[in-house]
Amino acid sequence: MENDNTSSVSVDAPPTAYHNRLLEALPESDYLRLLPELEPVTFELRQVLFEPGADITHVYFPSSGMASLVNDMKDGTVEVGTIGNEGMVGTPILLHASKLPMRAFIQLAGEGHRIPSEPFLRVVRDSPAAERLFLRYVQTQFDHLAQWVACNRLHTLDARCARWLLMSEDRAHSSQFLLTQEFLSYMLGVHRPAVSIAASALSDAGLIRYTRGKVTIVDRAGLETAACECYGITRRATDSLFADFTG
Amino acid sequence: MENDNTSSVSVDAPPTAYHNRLLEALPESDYLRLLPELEPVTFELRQVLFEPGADITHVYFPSSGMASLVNDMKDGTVEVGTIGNEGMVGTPILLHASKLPMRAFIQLAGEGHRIPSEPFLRVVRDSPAAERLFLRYVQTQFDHLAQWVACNRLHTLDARCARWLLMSEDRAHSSQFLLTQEFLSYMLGVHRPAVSIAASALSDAGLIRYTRGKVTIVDRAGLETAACECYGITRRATDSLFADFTG
DNA sequence: AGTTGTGTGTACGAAATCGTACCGAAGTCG
DNA sequence: CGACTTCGGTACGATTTCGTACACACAACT
Repeated sequence: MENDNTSSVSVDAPPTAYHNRLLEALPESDYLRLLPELEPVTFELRQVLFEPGADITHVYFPSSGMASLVNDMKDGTVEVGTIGNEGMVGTPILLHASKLPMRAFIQLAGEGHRIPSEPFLRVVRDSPAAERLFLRYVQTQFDHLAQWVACNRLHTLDARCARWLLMSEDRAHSSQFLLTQEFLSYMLGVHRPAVSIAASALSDAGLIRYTRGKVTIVDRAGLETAACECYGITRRATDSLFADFTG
Repeated sequence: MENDNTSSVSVDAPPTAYHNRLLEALPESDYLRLLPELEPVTFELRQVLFEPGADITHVYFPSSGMASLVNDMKDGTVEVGTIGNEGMVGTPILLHASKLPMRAFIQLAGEGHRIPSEPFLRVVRDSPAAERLFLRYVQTQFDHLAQWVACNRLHTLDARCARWLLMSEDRAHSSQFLLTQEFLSYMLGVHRPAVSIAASALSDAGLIRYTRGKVTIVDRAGLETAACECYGITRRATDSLFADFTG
């Protein structure tokens, strides 16, 4: 498990110049205040940002890659949130909670920035515009979560699997990314063989290719058709968040 | 079968003097500012507070009874949140969103208060203590939602059914309340006959009685054992929220 | 008393997923 | 090169839930 097998499997290098959309949407004055505190970080595959119940010492703003929030329970682990360059890790501090109740870790390697919680909160509390932006983001996360609740109840594994791959593609900024089926099975809250079958179906349909931890999206439009409505709903919600904060 | 009912369809009248715990936890000065704006309301069974996408003109604080937030999707309806006297309906306005993306309606009749959004927000924005309380409540709701996501994926219908009945009992302040199995099936996101089977199992085990829309919790401890861990987790989270705001 | 509507129990084949086991293919390392 | 590890495909009986249909119980109303 400690073996870093990423070295020899070639994948398109993540494009360099991606920005975090939340930071981008900030008023320039607020961004300038945060700038000196922002520390560049790289996100390694499977790196843990927070254990469940950990103090939120920093908040993280990915520019590329993807973090997952997962709920560890007695009978399994289920993903409850994904964060890419459209979001941040550590939202509870915006709501005056100092701890993250879930595990946060990196699903797709990438890079970004982090900032200690105190200076971050200082800027947020001083700037109504910044606070507004971040709280609206929290509401978006809330809506996504509500979507997941229904999705996990109503939709088939195939559809949820397609949805997850689409979300990953968006955040990877690439049609090719690294992801073992075993990990995917944790995220979807099902057993590994079930993912294998679902992935085979998508592969047979010519929508993806899947080889030893390397996923390639072949037919994105087809995959969107195979996915449940939840993908479109959450995607549009995120886009409209940023539309509201442009200009 | 068992015709030992105490009377006909009469259910214990909801006790009168229950308060909303959020309002109770407010600093007195804030409560006094809200007081003149608080309008007493009664919640009728199945009354709709908000349609999906509706403007949040008022926020609601139940003193008794229970409201549900549900997500209507193409292939069914699933409950994504429950609000009793420990909470409020209309949290998105705290996060600068003016609309509620879900349907909110009354599951258990009761009463409470409402207040127009503007004066409510004015008090919240003026009082850091009030804002802190309400935002912490939003975080609690967020955590509950994350729990539901995993619960819907991992736990059996029997366990989820038991959990739901326990949550309802808490909010009904009574071991007896009105609830048809058909409604319960919507809430749990399953078909009605499945609820019938699950309810029979709980009934056969001597944990509840269920007659024509009238549920009676017979063995609360046993029901807690039958329920998944999610009940205890969310229950404790709510209690600790209020523990933090006492004194 | 009969009718109607609502709420509930039950049945049963179909589908999805579980739980587990085993095998093969690809890459890693000694 | 050969042993080992990781990853993925497949199989199959067990279990859960679906989807649908039907019958019964109770209450309200004619």
